[in-house]
Amino acid sequence: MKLTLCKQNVTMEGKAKQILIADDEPDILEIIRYNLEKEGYEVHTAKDGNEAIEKAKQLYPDLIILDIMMPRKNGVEVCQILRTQPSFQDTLIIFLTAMSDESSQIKGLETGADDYISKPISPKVLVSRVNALFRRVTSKEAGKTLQIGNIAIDPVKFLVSVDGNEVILAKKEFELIYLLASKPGRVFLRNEILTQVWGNEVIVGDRTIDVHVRKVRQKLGIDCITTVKGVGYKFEI
Amino acid sequence: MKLTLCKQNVTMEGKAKQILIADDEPDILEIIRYNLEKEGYEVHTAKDGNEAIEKAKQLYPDLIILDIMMPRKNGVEVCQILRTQPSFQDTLIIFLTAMSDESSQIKGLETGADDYISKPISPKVLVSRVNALFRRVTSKEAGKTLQIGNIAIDPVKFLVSVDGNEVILAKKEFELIYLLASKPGRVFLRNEILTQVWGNEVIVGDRTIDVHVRKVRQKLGIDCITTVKGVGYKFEI
DNA sequence: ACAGTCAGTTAACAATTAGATAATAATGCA
DNA sequence: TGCATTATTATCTAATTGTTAACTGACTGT
Repeated sequence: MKLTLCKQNVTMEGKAKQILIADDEPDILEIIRYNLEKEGYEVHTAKDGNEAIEKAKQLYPDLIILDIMMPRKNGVEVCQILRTQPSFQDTLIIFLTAMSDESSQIKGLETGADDYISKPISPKVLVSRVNALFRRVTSKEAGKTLQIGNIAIDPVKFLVSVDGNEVILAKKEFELIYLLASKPGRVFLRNEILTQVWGNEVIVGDRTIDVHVRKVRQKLGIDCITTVKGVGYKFEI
Repeated sequence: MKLTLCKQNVTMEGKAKQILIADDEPDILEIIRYNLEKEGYEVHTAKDGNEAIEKAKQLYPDLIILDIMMPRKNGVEVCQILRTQPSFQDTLIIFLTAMSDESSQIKGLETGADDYISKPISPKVLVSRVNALFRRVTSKEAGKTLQIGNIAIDPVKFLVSVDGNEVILAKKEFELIYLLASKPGRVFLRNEILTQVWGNEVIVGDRTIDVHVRKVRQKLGIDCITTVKGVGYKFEI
């Protein structure tokens, strides 16, 4: 069997960031899509609140742009629901709104949005805000060497070292350990690992993750990946 | 080849909310069902007051919509009866009524309903009210770490610690203690525990809960789960 | 005091889940 | 092109987890 569309979309390097846009107006959706794709982002869309939630859980995008006024759960609701789940605690969220009044803006940010764009949308503003948001996060998060205990993970040099000894990992192996180590202690569901490391179109068998975990454990020599049976894996020293 | 995309019906994660609707008019029942299912909720129905109570005790839904005028116990009665039980203290209840007069509304809210919708029903109003109600609750619930006395339960790290000492629990064990600890002091009926932790389709024997409770007690070392004979269990330090 | 109910205990078993390993496929590179 | 590396799958096995059954003791109400 063979349906490997094998497409890369890993968050770590300069690979295309995934953006999910939810709005009920197809025109707006298309304007945004066009402008963001032109910027090199990978864009997905949803036309209402529920679809947004569904797709978010499927894709684990880097950024979600939510229209406030939508059928089947409005933007604020979607944001609140997603934020209750650990997996979306750090996902960037931008609200899109026709109401430019102060009060709704405040409410939006209280709900846990990272930014706010009011309609009518200027493509320029949109793009620069999105870029700014990524810059803000990327600058402190990505590219930076993770140092947990005696393990250092350097995504720039693509290198992992344990007690100063460099270990060479294959790409998938590296991406796996990088993901887990990015939030030490936090359990990543198998599902989540799949979409983050393998991408959302790729379908791989059940044992694939295990094999990679095994290889990482083997190569690193130390036991830093803990299995949580029936749930997932976590990085822990 | 097998592609079991690990199903996660873990209570902590986003599971479809269960709604029970009770009305004697099949048409109304269907209109509501249609609109709420479209919203992504899981809908169950009852055609009179007694059936409503019966199903409520079976399902422990997140929200119950009660018509006021029903055969075999009207909505207000059903609400009152349910509210006397701890298990339904926090269940959301909405009344449905043809009488739009003030007095009956006040009586309804006094009985402990959370909201009120008057017939004829506008699907839009219905849906937005329901969403609003859930928004109110969901936002404060969140998958956050529970801290009760010297016990910490962290669903993100899937970890329970007693006096700082980490204890490793299996999935079901964790879900059990998480449920009980989510409302310390409140008694959970065996039935309730079953539907919340095991799901409402699953049928397991009588002793299953006991065994899990025992294991949790054993692993935690301290006695924080109190048995209420003939009723259920509660978390208590 | 006695049946009856109910939960605690334990061990056995069944089912699920991940680890190990080897084989095969895909990919990248010289 | 051919070789080496990496990724995925297929099996088999080991371990853990979940469930059941059978027995025991405690409490309840008559």
